[in-house]
Amino acid sequence: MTLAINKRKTPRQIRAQATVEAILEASAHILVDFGHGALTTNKIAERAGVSIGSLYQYFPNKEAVMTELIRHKRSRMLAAVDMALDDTRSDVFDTALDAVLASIIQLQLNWPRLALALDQAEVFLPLNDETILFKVALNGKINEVLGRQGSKVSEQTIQDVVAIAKGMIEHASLARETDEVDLRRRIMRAVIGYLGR
Amino acid sequence: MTLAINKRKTPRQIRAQATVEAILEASAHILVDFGHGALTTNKIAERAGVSIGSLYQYFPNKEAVMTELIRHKRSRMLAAVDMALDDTRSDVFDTALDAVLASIIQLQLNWPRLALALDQAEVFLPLNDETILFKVALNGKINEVLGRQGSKVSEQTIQDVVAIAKGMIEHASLARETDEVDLRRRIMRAVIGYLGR
Amino acid sequence: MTLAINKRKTPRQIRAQATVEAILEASAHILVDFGHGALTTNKIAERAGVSIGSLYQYFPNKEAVMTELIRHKRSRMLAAVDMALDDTRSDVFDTALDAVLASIIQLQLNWPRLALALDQAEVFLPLNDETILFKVALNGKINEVLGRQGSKVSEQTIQDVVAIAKGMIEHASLARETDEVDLRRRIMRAVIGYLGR
Amino acid sequence: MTLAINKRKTPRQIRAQATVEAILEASAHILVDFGHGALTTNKIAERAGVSIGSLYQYFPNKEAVMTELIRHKRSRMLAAVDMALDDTRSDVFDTALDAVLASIIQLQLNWPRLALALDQAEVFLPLNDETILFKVALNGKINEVLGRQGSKVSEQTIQDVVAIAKGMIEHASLARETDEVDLRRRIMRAVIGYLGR
DNA sequence: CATGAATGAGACTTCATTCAT
DNA sequence: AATGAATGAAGTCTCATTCAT
Repeated sequence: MTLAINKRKTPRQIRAQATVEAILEASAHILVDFGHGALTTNKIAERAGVSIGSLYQYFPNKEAVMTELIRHKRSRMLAAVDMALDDTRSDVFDTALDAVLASIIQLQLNWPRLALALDQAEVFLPLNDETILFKVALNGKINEVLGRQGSKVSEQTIQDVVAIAKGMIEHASLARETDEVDLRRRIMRAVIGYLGR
Repeated sequence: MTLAINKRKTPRQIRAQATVEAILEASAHILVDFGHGALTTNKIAERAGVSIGSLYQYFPNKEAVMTELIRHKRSRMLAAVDMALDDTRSDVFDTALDAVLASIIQLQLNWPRLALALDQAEVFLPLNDETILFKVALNGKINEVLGRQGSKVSEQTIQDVVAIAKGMIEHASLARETDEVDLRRRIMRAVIGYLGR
Repeated sequence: MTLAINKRKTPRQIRAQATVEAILEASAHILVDFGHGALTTNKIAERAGVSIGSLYQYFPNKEAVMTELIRHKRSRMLAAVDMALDDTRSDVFDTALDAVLASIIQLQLNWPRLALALDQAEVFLPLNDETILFKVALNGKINEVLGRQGSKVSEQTIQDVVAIAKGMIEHASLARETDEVDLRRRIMRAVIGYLGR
Repeated sequence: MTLAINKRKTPRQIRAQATVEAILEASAHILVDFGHGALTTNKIAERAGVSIGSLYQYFPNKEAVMTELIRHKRSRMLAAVDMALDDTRSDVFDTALDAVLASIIQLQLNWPRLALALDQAEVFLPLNDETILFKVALNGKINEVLGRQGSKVSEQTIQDVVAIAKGMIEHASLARETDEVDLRRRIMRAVIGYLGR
C-alpha cells in the first residue's frame, strides 16, 4: 500500500487520468461552443467519449467537474504568474508588472469564451476555503510585484489592482479584443495611475 | 415598442400592475436570498403570492422576468447618473465624476447580492439591441462627464473607465464593503490616474 | 314570459346573437388558419373581439362551441340536400342524385380545411342523440333519392352510398381538388356502379 | 435512416427494445380504451410500466410516439397487401382484389378503435415525405392489382378506388361491423362498379 | 471498472374556466 | 351583462444521478 505511493502510475491509473482529462476537456469545449446552459453531464460524457457511469466514477457530481475546471484555471494562472516573475531578469517594478499582466492576459484572451464561462461559474460556487487560498496566493504574488516598486502596499491596494485588471481584462474578453499589447499598455496605465507613480 | 417586446400583455388594471410588481420583487428577493439557481417560475409565483398562470400572463417565459429586472436596473442606473449630472452645479470634472460614481456605487451596494446576480444574468443574455442601446447611452453620459475635463476622450478611454469602475465596484460588492465614500475615493484615484492627470 | 316567446328579438337578444355568431366565426377561422391544436377559448374570444367571460356567457364550455359549429354544418348540409331535392323538377333518379352530390360537394370544397377539421371534431364528440338524429335525417333524404330509382333500397345500401361519397369527397378535400364537376361525375360512377344499375 | 429520424437513440440492449415496445403498446391501449384526448406522455409511461424519462430516451416528443405507431400500422398494411398478392396463385383480377381487401379489412376491424384513432392522427401530421412515400407504395400495389384487370388505370382511378375502400372500411369500423366477408363483398361491388367492368 | 438503460423530481408552460370588478 | 385578471390542474420535457448487467 504505502510502498506504492511513489511508484510510477499503473496502466489503470494512466487510463483513469486520460478519462478525467477527456471529461474536463469535453466540458471546456461545451462551455466554449454552447455556453453554460448546455453543459449537462450526459453531454459531457458523450463528448468525452466516455459513458455517463464513468463520469460519476471520477466525479461525485456535476459541480465537481466545474470545480476541477476552475481549479485548473487557477493553477494555470498561478503558474503563469510565477513563470513571469521568474523570467523577469530585472527587478524593475514596471517590467515585472508588465510580464505578469502579459501572462494573465494571454491566458484569458486565448479562449475568451471559456475564461468568461469559468468566471461566471466561480460566482456560482460557494466561497470555500480553496477559493480563499487561491486569492491569498494570487494576492501574495501581486504583492511581491508591487513590492518591487519600493514602498509597502496595503492589502486594499492589492485588491484594487487586481480588481482593476480583472475588470479591464473581462471587458476586453467580452468586446472580443485581440490586441494583447495595447490592452496591457492600458492596464499598466490604470494601475500605475492608481498607485500614484 | 421596445419595452413591449418581452411582454405578453400590458396590464390595464391596477391589480395587474400590482401583480407584475409583485413578480419582479419576488424574483429579486429570491435572487438575493438563494441565488440564480433557485430562481424558478414556480418559486417566483409562490413568493409573489400569485398563481403561476398570472406570471405567464405578463411574462412569456422565465427569461423575460430576468430581462425585465435587468431593464429596471439599467433604467435606475441611467436615471441616477442623469440626476447626478443635473445636481452637479459646477461643471468641474472632478465633482461631476464624483457625483456619478456616488450614485452608481450607491445603487450597487444597496443590494449587493441582487446587483451581482443581475450582472451575471446580463452576461447570459445575448448582446441584443437593447443592451447595445444601454451601453451607448451610458457611455454617452460618461463621455459627457469626461468631457468636462477639457480634452476630448476616445471611445476606448470611456470603455476603460467604465471597465475600471465596474471591476472595482463588483469587487467591493463581493467583498461586502460598506464604506461607499472610501470606495469612491479609490475609484476616483484609479480613473484620474488612468486618464493621466 | 311566455308572451315574449314569439315576439321580435329585443336589442339585447340581437347583440347576444351577434356575439354568438362572432364566436363561431372566429372558431371557424382559427380552425382553418391554424388547425385544431390552436383552437383555444382565449384565442377564440380574442379573435371574436369579445372577452373570455362573454364566451362563457353563451357557451358552457369549449366543447359546446365545437358542437355548435358541427350543428351548423349539419344544418347547412340538410338544408342543401333539401334544396337540391326541391329544385329537381324531374323525379329522375340520376338528376336527383347529381343535384344532391353537387350541393354536398360544394359545401365541403368551399372551405375544405374547415370541413376536414369539423369531420375530425365529429369523431371526438361522443355519439350522442343529436348525431344519431342527424344521421337518420340524412339517410332518410338519401333514401328518398335512391327510392326514385324504382326498387327499394336497404339501410345497409344507404349507408354504403353515404360512406362511398364521404370517402371520395374527403379524399378530394385532402388532395385539394377543385374540379367539382369531375368529382361529382366520379362519385356518380361509383354509386351507380355499386347500386348495380 | 428514415426510421431513425424521429428516434432519439437507437436501443442497443434487449431491455431497451422491450421498453420501446412497451411504450408503443401502452400508447395503443390508451388510444383504444380512452381515445386520443387521454394520450399523455405520463399516462403512456405509467401504463408501460416505465419511467417518463425512459420514454423521452427513445422518443424526442409525444408526436414521435404517434408517428411510430402510424409507421407500424403502415408497415403492417403494406406487408399484408404484399402477402395477399403473393398468396394469390391466379392472376385473376377479382381474386387478387378480394385477397387484398380481405387483408386490409382484417387489419382495420381487428382493433377498430386503434385503427380509427390512427386514421385521425394521420390527418394531424403534416404530409411529410414519409407519408408521401407510403401513399406511393400503397398506390403502386393497388395499381398492380388493378392492372390484372387488363386495361391500364389512371392515377386518379387508383386514388378513387382507395378512397372508396377507405370510406367504406372506416364506416364499418365506426358502425362496429364484424362481418368481414359481407363488407368485402360490398366493397368489391363498389369498386368493380366504379371501374365499370 | 465500464456501460448505458432507467429513474423521477421538478422545471417550464398552457389553457379551460372562474370570479371580482 | 361584460370585462379581463386570476387560477391551478395538468401536460411536456430535462437532466443529474443510480444501478443492473
